[in-house]
Amino acid sequence: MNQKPVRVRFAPSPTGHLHVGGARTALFNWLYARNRGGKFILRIEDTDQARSTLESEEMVKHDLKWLGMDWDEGPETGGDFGPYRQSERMDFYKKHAEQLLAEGKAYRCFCTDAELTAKREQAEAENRSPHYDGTCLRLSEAKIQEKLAAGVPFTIRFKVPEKAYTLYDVIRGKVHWEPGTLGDFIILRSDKMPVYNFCVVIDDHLMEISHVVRAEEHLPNTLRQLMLYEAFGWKPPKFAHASLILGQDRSKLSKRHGATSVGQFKEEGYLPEAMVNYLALLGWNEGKDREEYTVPELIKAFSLKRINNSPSVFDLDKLKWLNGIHLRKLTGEQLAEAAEPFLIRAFPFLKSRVENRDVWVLSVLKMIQNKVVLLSEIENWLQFLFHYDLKENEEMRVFFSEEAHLTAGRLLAERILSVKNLTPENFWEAAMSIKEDGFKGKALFHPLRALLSGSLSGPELDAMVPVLLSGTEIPELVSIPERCRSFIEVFGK
RNA sequence: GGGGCAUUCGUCUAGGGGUUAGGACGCCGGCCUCUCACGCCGGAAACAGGGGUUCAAUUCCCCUAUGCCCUACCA
Repeated sequence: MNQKPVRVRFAPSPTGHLHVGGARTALFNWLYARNRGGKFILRIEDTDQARSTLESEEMVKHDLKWLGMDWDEGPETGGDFGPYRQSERMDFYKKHAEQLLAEGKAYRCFCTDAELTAKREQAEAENRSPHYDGTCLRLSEAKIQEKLAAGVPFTIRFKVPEKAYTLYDVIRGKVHWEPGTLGDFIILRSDKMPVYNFCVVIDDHLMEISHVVRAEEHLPNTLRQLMLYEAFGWKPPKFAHASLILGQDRSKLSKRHGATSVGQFKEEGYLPEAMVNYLALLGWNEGKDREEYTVPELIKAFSLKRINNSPSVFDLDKLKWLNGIHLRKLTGEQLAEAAEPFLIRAFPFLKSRVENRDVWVLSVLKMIQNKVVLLSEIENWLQFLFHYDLKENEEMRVFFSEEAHLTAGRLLAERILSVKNLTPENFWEAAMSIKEDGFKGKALFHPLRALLSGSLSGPELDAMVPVLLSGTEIPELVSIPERCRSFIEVFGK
């Protein structure tokens, strides 16, 4: 069988940031294109002039790139089927609307907004379907010419055929509609701007889109589109409707559910590879007990048929878990790159060291790599390196109020201070010497940890000591001797 | 109101006429351990309800319930 080349598209309306729902739709399309060696096309659906902005388009593109998706055709990128912004394709829509008008498959409607609203409300009050009543379909040619001459604004309505339609959706199987489920709908607004359900058909056909992969909210719209394809005598693409992403309350995910834009997740320190992994798993699975995927692994494993058809709740806990998984897999260099903006924001004085991938910075990151879940947590984990204030520290006050802890702390501070040039070797020698005073195990290590970091929890001492000792050329770093002196000052006698 | 889609642990899901209904997140317990994590081991936890069909339904069909989406001169 001669397979048509796979051409899929992501068609966002540029009215804000890229939403996780949109990101997942884009991802499914992109993964499919890459899996099948097809083309991924970015098309901007900006026919809603009131809400669309170029800034939004840029944000969407930026977020797509951050997630690692690239497109083969699109605005700026170009391609053989452009332009790729609907606002630049008006001639196509106008021409095709006129064609339908000429063929008697559409008609002018002179009804005003107010009239339509009144009709709809009355229909609803009488428990009838609020479909357009066809008033203007019955207008005589003379009447039409009269209104045209008088300059009465009009829309163009599609005359819906009285027949049943069946869609064979790749994901949901057979979807059937009986005649009469739809009223004549508008394809061209009175300001001559086309409407979504119309442009999407024209564009998908002209751009030779092979598969329309989108969210379930468009499933009912597909009926209109099927009618339009038929009216033009075009073969429709294959459709695949993935179900919606829901919030914790099981309604469609939106801003009121908290962070929902891709940009917010980036800000909070999520990794793009974790986002992609999580999003792919939300509504798709390979049919294996497997959760962890890299992007190439996803491309290899992906198929439309294994997208499932029931809605899924966005689970932040699982996303976080995956973020930790991907974070721990990073090499030192990769971790430094991902952490860079977070590190610089928290500790501006480290800027050049971070940018130059300084060995000390790398060792600091290595020290906390398996403790961090979100990059934004790095700040808290490293705070202790540059701050050491026992006076204000309730936790330390309580800890050292215990006699044994206090004694150990004092001894440790004194022994460590007595060493001239501290190295990891003589540091440990000095610290361990208090074993002779009867301290060992927890009784030794807890006071030591408290003395060194000013906290009862943190990185392993084995990792912390070399970091504290090797960073001495950084003025902001509180050195071990300074820590010991402060300790004696506060808890000394 | 009409139409469409959906319903397996709290959540993401596997499975699909005969299974101890599997995995993952989260939760609980344990191990490791100087702490917190990581890692490892173990535990509690699900087929919405009712009718059919069948020797046998969680799985197929119908109904009900529930949820979501669409029903715009939004996309």
